[in-house]
Amino acid sequence: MASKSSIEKDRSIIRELVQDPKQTNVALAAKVGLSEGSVRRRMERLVAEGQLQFAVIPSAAFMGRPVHTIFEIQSAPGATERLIDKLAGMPEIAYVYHVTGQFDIIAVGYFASSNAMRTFWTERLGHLEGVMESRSVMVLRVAKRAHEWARDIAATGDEESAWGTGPEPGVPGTEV
Amino acid sequence: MASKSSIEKDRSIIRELVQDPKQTNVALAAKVGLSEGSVRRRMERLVAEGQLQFAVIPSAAFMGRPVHTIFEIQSAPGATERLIDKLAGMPEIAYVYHVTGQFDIIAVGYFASSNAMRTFWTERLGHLEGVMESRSVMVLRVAKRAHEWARDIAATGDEESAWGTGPEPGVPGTEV
DNA sequence: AGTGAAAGACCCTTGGT
DNA sequence: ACCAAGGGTCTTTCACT
Repeated sequence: MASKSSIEKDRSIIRELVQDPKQTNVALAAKVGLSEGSVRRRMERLVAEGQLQFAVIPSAAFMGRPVHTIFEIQSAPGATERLIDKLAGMPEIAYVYHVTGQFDIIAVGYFASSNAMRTFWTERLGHLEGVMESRSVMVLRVAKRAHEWARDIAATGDEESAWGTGPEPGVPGTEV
Repeated sequence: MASKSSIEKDRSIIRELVQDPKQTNVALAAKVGLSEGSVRRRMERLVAEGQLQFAVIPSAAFMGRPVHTIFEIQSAPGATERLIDKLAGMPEIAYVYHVTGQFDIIAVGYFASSNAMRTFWTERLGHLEGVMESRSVMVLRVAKRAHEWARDIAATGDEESAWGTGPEPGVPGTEV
């Protein structure tokens, strides 16, 4: 195989790291075929650029917030950005998406109890400036999360043809 | 202050780790007031139990998947579980939520192009057994993510009162 | 059970060349 | 890229509560 491009080196570092975030730089360097110093400098750059983040994911239930809810929100025209930033600043809210469609915002929250969720929804979310309508749905189960998905990327990442790097990818042949 | 309960020791370890996932065990031990050995034993247990996960979060765009879409899916009665598991097995899909309400499933996906998204939606998702109706919304911006939210937990975690009145969950169960 | 403490081997990180 | 020094990890062991 021809030597990897710089971005492909970065990506293989990320792919290996996703498989085992706690592995040492030397182990990583051996796997991707670079020196330890190169790997370290690339990692530092990727983290600085925000392409890569190290994180610890706690169980929300273990941290005392077992109630998991998704809110769909219609915002008043012109109020969406400020509303999104307000939601993002709330410690009950884990995700805030700005989306197209009937609703403008989808937000995901964790609460200590269903009563705490109700209080948040009726007394805090409902009173935020710019909220026109909101719906809540309870999350019953989470079957997959982003950091688990990252391992899929690692597994399928080398077969670029399956995904297409370009604008016109072929039909993905992945089967369950 | 009285000595912490065992679960509070676990939680303070998690809170510190969330602030800096790459800190050393000795630094962590100093912060939470335990020995290095204790901290490591607790961390190993928490990871084994699934209460804590170390992860690397790559930028989806950097990995070649800049198109971010949320699907809402109505499933045929009795087909939901199998459908969720199928979706969770697909490498395009990062999140799968089983939820209450009009739609049964909310899934989040990343794609190499809007055309790849269209192909997935019309040719793969639409043909899955049990899918009755589906909507897609494009994600324009993500203002907050779960691992960023985890830092809120760390900041507010000690003041339980700030979170309201819910019954303090004793044993958080084994599910992740 | 769980913790603190200590010693030693090993390896990694770090900073300098 | 190489190297050396300092430091962290991990294991084992033991006494303590």
